[in-house]
Amino acid sequence: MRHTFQKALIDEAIHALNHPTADDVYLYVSQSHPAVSKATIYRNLAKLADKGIILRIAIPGGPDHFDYQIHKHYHFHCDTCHQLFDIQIPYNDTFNQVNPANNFTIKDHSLTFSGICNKCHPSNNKGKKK
Amino acid sequence: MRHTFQKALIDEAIHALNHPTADDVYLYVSQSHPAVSKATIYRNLAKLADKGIILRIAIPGGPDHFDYQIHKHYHFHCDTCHQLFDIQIPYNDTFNQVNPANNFTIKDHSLTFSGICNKCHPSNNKGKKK
DNA sequence: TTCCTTATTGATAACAAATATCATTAAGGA
DNA sequence: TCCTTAATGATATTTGTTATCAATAAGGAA
Repeated sequence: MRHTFQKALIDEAIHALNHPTADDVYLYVSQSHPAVSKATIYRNLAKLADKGIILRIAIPGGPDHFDYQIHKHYHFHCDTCHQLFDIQIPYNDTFNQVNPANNFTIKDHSLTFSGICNKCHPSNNKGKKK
Repeated sequence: MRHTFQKALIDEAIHALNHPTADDVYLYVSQSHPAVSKATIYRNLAKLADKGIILRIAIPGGPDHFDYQIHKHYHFHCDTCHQLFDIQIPYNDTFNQVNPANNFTIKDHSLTFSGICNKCHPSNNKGKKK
């Protein structure tokens, strides 16, 4: 894998942002370097994830997010702002050994929590509308 | 909600098929009634799911599946044939009360297992290639 | 340093899943 | 039977993502 200027920018973005989507990374990189193509963002994120350098987090019903934290952990997805946050509960390895009546070969599992995050919670709108 | 011919066909399809996607339903309905539009399939599945008559199952990195079984349960997603199967482990309601350091209001969670299903497993290709 | 191979890039097209639009059709109650 | 309006079919649009392809630039060899 060749080292390029664009890769460095993308790497910087993933570290600066909180579980960004490809579009989040694009917006971030665009601010300083508008010439970088969206295709380059998608391409590099995909390649980095394939090589295990970053983690691709597929969210049910939404765009994928990326994380420089590659150890497996769970996330909370805010239904309002669509941001992803780490959830501090231990990764359940025994899930991958679940073998019910059926003869499935379970290789992985995806567990994502959803709801309203701290910032988006109504009680946090300290007298805005009123 | 008005009763239509198309709705009946879609209902029939969801019961005949195993956790079908919208496209699966379309293919099934098309066989007997090719004039039914794909838009009608999507529209009715969405409406039925909104009303809680069927269950929409969002799979990370793939199209939504639908189920006439509306009680919450977990699924196994085959990486090869992309079919969905029920997993017979109890639904974990305590997950929805997880409240870590952060002040999230957790409303739901999504847990999906993935791997290779019975049919797609190599050991099941009984001397095909050889 | 210069050359050369080829991975990478930018622009764009293509794709897949799903929803939106809109004129036409048909439920089904009055 | 009429009439209102939800539902339909066809199509366009949107979103997220990957594929294509000519032009560019890494970075090792000479």
